Amino acid sequence: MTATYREIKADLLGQISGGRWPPGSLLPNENDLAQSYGCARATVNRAMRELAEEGIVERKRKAGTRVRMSPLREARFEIPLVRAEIEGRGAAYRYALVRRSQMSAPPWLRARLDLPPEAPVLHLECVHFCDDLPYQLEDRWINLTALPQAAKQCFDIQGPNEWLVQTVPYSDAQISFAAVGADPDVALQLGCAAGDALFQTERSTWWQGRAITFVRLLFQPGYRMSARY
Amino acid sequence: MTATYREIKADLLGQISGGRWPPGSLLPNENDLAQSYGCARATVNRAMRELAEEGIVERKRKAGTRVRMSPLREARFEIPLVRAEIEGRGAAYRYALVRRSQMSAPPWLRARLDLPPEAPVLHLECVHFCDDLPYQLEDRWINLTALPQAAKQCFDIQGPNEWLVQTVPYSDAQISFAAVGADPDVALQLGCAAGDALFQTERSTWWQGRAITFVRLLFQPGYRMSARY
DNA sequence: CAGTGGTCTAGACCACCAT
DNA sequence: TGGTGGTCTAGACCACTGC
Repeated sequence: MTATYREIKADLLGQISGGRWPPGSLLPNENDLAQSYGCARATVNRAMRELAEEGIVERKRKAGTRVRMSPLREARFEIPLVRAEIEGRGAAYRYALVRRSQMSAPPWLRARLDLPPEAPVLHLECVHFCDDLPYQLEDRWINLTALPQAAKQCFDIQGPNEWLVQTVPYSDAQISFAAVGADPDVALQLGCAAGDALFQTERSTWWQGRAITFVRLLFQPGYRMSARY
Repeated sequence: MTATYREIKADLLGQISGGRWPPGSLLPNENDLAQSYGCARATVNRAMRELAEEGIVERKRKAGTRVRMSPLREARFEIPLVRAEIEGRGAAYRYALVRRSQMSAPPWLRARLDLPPEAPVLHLECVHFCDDLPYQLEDRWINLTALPQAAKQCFDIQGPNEWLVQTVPYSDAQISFAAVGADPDVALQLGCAAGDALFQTERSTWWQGRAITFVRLLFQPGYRMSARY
């Protein structure tokens, strides 16, 4: 007869999706639910807190717990390392550095990363191969003021992505996805036709309030990113 | 000196990103941490559980809590209703139904949704406008065996998305993003050039183990989807 | 087997905020 | 201002799993 928080959560979710509490309606309070499930209030609290984190219900002190009107649901995507993504499929991974240069940050990058004028940055262009076919282009910019060690790194063998992960393990990031047409230079490097639709992700990374790096990734035509939610 | 779980979580995260516990290393166990923070074990447990949910650490019974080697991090994207997305920007939203037909599910759809042969489906093609410019094309397929009510719905005024949200509020879904080139028909409807790179999302939705609907959304050129993580 | 995290309890105090 | 959720406690038992 002991109800676990998982059981309570599943039961509540079943009753919500079954229509017992329609969107916008009020659920009983924690004390009443605890009594009817025959458990402690903390157990009900955990079940309802998780439903709230998942966007199913909305909780307010004094106002109680309501089923959300518009299902503000979110999808979660894993952001894998390219190497892991490719090797995880049983394919061979290869990495190549195409160009490397050090310069002052161009204006568009200064705006993105909130850098001062003349900020020194390292620019890297890399290709990641899957079974010897170009899979992903990496256009990487590293803020040398925040990460001066990067200037000494050669990046011939290890890609900047993996190096950064080791060096600055846990940081904040902003990411965006878009579709772009392949320009002739990109098409040549990816082995596709100019104008092909490519999946692009851009990511800015910050650590302790300072911009670390910006990267633009272009995937081979046909790439998909998927998730359950 | 009462430490809250938020403070403990922030402190642990700070020490991890500061390098005190490098990737792969073992954190103290819950009892020791509780003692050093001067709080109950449940408080430490919640802090570390949330760090685990966020992909920062990895926990195993008996083995303890370790900082993750590869930062298996995930991005969260909100999946808004088109109407909310457009009106949220202060633009005018308009919806139009372009085509509506009832038929047996074509083979590719049967495969996607695991439908039996001859399964009746409703096919809807819609356009969502933002300030009278085409913003999103919706190519919607509804399984009439699971949702016979849909056959009686006219969908002239209310789009299928909003109707479905009201009718089947909480369901499982699989979603994927890709970049595709606009074919001539799509280009005409979106008011762009044929071949333009378009952001596409596809979603299959299930409820209680049965396929409900499949939808393919095409966005106007230049659309971006973004998130923090 | 023994150590670790996973969960539950019964009670308490508090912050918030709709009425 | 009273009802609601948010959090913490001290203790307990259990499940898993590396040794």
